[in-house]
Amino acid sequence: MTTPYNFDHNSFAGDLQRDHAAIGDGDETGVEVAAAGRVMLLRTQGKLAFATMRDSTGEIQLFALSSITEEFESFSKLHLGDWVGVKGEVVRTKRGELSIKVKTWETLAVARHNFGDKWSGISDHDLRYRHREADLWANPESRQSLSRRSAVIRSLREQLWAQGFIEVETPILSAIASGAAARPFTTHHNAFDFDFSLRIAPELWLKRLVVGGFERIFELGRVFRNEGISPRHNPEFTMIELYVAYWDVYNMMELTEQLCAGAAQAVLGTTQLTYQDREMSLATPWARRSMAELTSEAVGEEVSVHSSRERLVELLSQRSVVANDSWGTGRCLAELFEATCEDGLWNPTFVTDFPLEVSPLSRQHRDDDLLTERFEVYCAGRELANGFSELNDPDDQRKRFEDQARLKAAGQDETMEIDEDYIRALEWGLPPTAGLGIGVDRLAMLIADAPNIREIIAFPTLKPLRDS
RNA sequence: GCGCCUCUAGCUCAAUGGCAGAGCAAUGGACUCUUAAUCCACAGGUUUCGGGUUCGAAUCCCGAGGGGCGCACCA
Repeated sequence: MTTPYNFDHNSFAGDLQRDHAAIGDGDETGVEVAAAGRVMLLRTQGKLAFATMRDSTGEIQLFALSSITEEFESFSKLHLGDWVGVKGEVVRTKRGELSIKVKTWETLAVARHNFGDKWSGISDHDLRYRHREADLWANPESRQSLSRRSAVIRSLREQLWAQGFIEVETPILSAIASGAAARPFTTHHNAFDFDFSLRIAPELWLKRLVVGGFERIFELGRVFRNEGISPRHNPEFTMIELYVAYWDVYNMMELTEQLCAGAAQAVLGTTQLTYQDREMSLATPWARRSMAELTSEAVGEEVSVHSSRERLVELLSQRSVVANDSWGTGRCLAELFEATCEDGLWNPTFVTDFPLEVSPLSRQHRDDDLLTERFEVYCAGRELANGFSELNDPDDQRKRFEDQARLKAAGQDETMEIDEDYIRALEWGLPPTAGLGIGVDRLAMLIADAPNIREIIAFPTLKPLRDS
């Protein structure tokens, strides 16, 4: 069967519904339109047929009559899921449904498979993710989730553009995977006969652009981490990182909450959300609590990076966390925080004053040698964002990398490698700078009320099917 | 990677060791205002796969595969 190469189309379902909302039952408008979409429901009635057609903007009924519609017999034998282009007059039926009274029509493509149960859609997760194209037609909430993701990304870009940021792109193929503590994927470049890593963060490249004179930059893109998959983790995920010259972490906290609240406002029209049946407020300002303060409250005694290591190790072991010999008080405090506080933080909270030991790219805190000017945002029990005053002293940065190398030697897997190119870049002078990274998928999850990260990724990473 | 749960018709689901079923979709038909149309008829199965126990297995056991959740890793 030969189908057309194009269809001369001038109307969308959503626009027609809006423009002709006022006409009465049984009225005819005299307006001739051409529209296209998929047949989602079909009700034949002898010499009449009613089809519900859906396009990207909504649904409209097609009203076919044997006395008016060409090829009426074929029309009444359309399959659910077939794409059609129709031309006819906009009318409202006697029973009150806005319709296109079809004069001519053509099949644009046929559907060999159906789109699931008319009531229930498709609920099998495997089928939904492996054949998202079917899921999107069967389940309106899937379309809404991906639309909201798109709207979140649009809002982030527009807010940053409005504040003078420019968008840049940096390499995904990296000789050294750095900028975060995570295991990379590797791939082989044939001409160089070299194994590249896929980036785990764009951080170091972006700061080199600040050294190069770009004062407000951001990158929105995919990063790759060779780690476990969970309802909150996909091996490739989308991060937005941004850097502002002359700012410190406190300036950046304000921008962080503005961006996220702004995205919610733009997409939902409010910063008061319901996430998984529970109220959540993204309204600014967000709570700011130091890691030591939150952890002290949780364990019922004063703890900090200045506590005795013995005591921190003891508190950890009470919570079934076995401290590695290589952990100092900073790592111990961070672990204790994760064990006691992380899950309980529901509304977005800036957790500030991260230990220097776990923050190899952050600038030392101006009031405490063992801390950095770094925060992470926790929300719904998960990390949402990470930001800090950037470490811009090349000598200090070298020392931090060397500390990381020592930890690696002591058996810690997820540590950063020494990046000589980056240290050399810092030697040209990085101004005081603040940086931020936001997990875009996780922000989209909140705004789309998605329980699983796979819901807001069009094609999440799936296990390839193998013969059993 | 580990643990628990799960997998039945194209889709959504029944069948609680005793004949494998329904609704929708599909197929054939009736019907000039339907709305998940309705009505009649027809068809659809290696119960994910491979073993085992049993007179008898969708059901119980073992193994494999896919998925969900939790843990670990991490954002």
